[in-house]
Amino acid sequence: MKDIKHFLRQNSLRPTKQRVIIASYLFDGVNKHVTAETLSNKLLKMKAGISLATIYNTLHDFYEKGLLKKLMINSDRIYFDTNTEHHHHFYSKKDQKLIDINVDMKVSGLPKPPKNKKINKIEVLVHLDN
Amino acid sequence: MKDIKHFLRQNSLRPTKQRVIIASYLFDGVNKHVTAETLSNKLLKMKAGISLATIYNTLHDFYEKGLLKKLMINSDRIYFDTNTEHHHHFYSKKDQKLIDINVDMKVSGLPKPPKNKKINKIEVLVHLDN
DNA sequence: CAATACATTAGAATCGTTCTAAACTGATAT
DNA sequence: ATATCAGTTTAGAACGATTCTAATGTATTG
Ligand SMILES: [Mn+2]
Ligand SMILES: [Mn+2]
Ligand SMILES: [Zn+2]
Ligand SMILES: [Zn+2]
Repeated sequence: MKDIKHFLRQNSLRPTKQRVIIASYLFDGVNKHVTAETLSNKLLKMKAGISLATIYNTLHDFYEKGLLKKLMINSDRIYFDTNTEHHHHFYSKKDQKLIDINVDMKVSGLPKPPKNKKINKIEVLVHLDN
Repeated sequence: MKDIKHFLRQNSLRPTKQRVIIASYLFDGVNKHVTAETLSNKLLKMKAGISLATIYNTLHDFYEKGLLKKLMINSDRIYFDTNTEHHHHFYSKKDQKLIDINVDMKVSGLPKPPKNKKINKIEVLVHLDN
């Protein structure tokens, strides 16, 4: 509890009740992929009713501070990833679930980017069938 | 015109006026990435006012027949790709533009998929900076 | 304990997409 | 051809994820 408040302060975020609850869930040491909806459901199960507006605000605040990564994989929801290292994913459309690929992968045969463009990052998404 | 009607019939699609217009634009030999909105704008410029509902219906009908690929890259719009071969993309968030990568690329070091799951396809997305 | 800047919230607004239901049209049979 | 009917188009409503608004609440600092 003390460490989470300290952690939030270190990231220029006021340790409000809601932020402490959300941060202690998200940053408990186990990497997670959440959407606003899955996070809201999880918080409800923990008897912590936090408004959707606050959930969206908090996810974006954490993202702006670099504590979360945003994943645009799906056209109808934004995933937030507590693993901020560069990594890749398995994705099961059926389960709407992401699984980290933490091993080093190499992409070979990449062509040059178009004129005046620089490569920012390479993302590999491995779609699963079932 | 005759070939497009024939092409639509071959794909069990009635060659209506709107479908002929949309198909002759999409399948003119030059691969394209369109959204409902960019397609609508293009059709307006061609003096072909087709309702958004029909544009959505038609894109999905073509998709169901395997004439288009759906790309879920961005959380706020669905891209349809006239290149139905397996391939990868450069993506410029700034321009909201996709560019095909048609050369053979290889991904090495891929771990095994989770138990009971099979790999469907591997998608490489190369994000561009500017 | 003020004072104040920042945060939370319910509900409205937004926007891409999907749905509805009525009008229309291409294909087929007579 | 004309009638028939299933399939298609359309305007507008509905939907759902996300963002905005503006009123209320709270953490921080003096
Ligand atoms: Mn989706
Ligand atoms: Mn987007
Ligand atoms: Zn991840
Ligand atoms: Zn493509």
